[in-house]
Amino acid sequence: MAPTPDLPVIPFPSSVSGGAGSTAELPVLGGEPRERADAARNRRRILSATEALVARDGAACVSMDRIAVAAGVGKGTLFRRFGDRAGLLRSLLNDRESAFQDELIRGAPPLGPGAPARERIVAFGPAYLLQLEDFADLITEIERSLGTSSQLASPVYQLYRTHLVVLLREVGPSVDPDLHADMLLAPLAAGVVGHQRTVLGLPVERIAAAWSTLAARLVDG
Amino acid sequence: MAPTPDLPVIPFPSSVSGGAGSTAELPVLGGEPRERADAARNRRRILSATEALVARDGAACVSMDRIAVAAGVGKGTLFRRFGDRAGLLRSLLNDRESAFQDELIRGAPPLGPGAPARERIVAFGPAYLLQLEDFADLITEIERSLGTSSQLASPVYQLYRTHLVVLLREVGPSVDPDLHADMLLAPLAAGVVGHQRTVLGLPVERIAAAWSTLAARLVDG
DNA sequence: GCGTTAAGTGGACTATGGTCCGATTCTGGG
DNA sequence: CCCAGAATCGGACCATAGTCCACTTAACGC
Repeated sequence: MAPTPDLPVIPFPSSVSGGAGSTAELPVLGGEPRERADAARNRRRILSATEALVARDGAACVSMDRIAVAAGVGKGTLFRRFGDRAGLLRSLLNDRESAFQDELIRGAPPLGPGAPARERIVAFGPAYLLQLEDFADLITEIERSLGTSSQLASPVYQLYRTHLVVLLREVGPSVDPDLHADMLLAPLAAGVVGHQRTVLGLPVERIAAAWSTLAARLVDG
Repeated sequence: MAPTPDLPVIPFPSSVSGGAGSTAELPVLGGEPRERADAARNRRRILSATEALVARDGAACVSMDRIAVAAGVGKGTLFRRFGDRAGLLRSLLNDRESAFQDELIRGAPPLGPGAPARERIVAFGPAYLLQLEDFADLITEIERSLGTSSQLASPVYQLYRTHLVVLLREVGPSVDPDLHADMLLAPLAAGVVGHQRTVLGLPVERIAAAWSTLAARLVDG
């Protein structure tokens, strides 16, 4: 980590794609080089092995070596495909994540467009927390293995951040969208929420309520 | 991390104690077993080696092995003394940290007692950020190597948290002190602030102002 | 079919934090 | 001064994430 980080290149968009055994995975688009058959096969193997191990032992206990062995591939293949541990784990919840992001952008009010910015902001936290609940284990582990700085730079974080920045801009000049977006997002980190739920024993509804209060008061000035 | 964490026992309170060459380190108190001479000598060696390496290469690049070699002790000694990497790094800023904590508890208003709770809360963020600035590198690294969950459980975090919880209780029933304390603390994490400063290029004054706005609006409800 | 080529592969290798335990050294008492 | 016991030491050892590159193999034009 001392020398240049140099994010590894991920040649294919590791889509998780349910598992319905259709042989034709992707329609051939434009100039994109097709994924080789053995690569696709290995990707499927890796994903299902990872899924099984995570389900059995919990995300925190699953090492890359164990996944490689279980999937019957070399360790190098894991990293070539998914970049790093966080990437591999994330590909397990791509579907769910995209669905939530769609809700934000195209869904019904108060989360989606149609509601005033204030309402959309206030609704964001609870919705995010709800989504977090199902995959808390996995998301906590992803955040842990990424570390704060890479986490904040990740496309996923940026998407949520941009969403809030845009909405905050609409509520007027009394907020600092760039900073307040981060400040509203920070307490939603899986590690923080996990601590509140597990150690302090607080129910997710109460966390959601407290977050909404904070957000509402910020935007109501 | 999978099996029981089992925090290692740290037999002596690794006090950093400036370096004024007084031979009598600690007055012999009560029934406490005295620290052995070789142990004290090694502790001093380790701390100054760590300090030098951190100053030269930055906290992120300093590995435990390198410190052990530079200090002329075995790696085991490092861990016995300081528990883990985070503990060793933290002992480098014990003095500064205690000074700030004193300010909170016994200092002048608006940070210390004497000012109304609202003012003390609003003043907390900017003061913390100021303190963070001097040791951003070190604190970022401590947080990174601890991981969110251990970070939230650490005595240092708990102290700040309790401080805010107490003050939030005073502002009335419209806040949820246990949760809002965490929510105000989360955006002050060194990783978050570092990202805002480095990547987004925002000045610390603006971050402080945004935090104070958020806090003020929360308590003014 | 067949050769060319680039994508893909796997496992040895490195760096790192952290653990363990036999060997060593300090300390207090005789 | 010397001894016994306990605190301390140190470096071999482990698991882990991530890198590297010589070798393999699928794809595609002929």
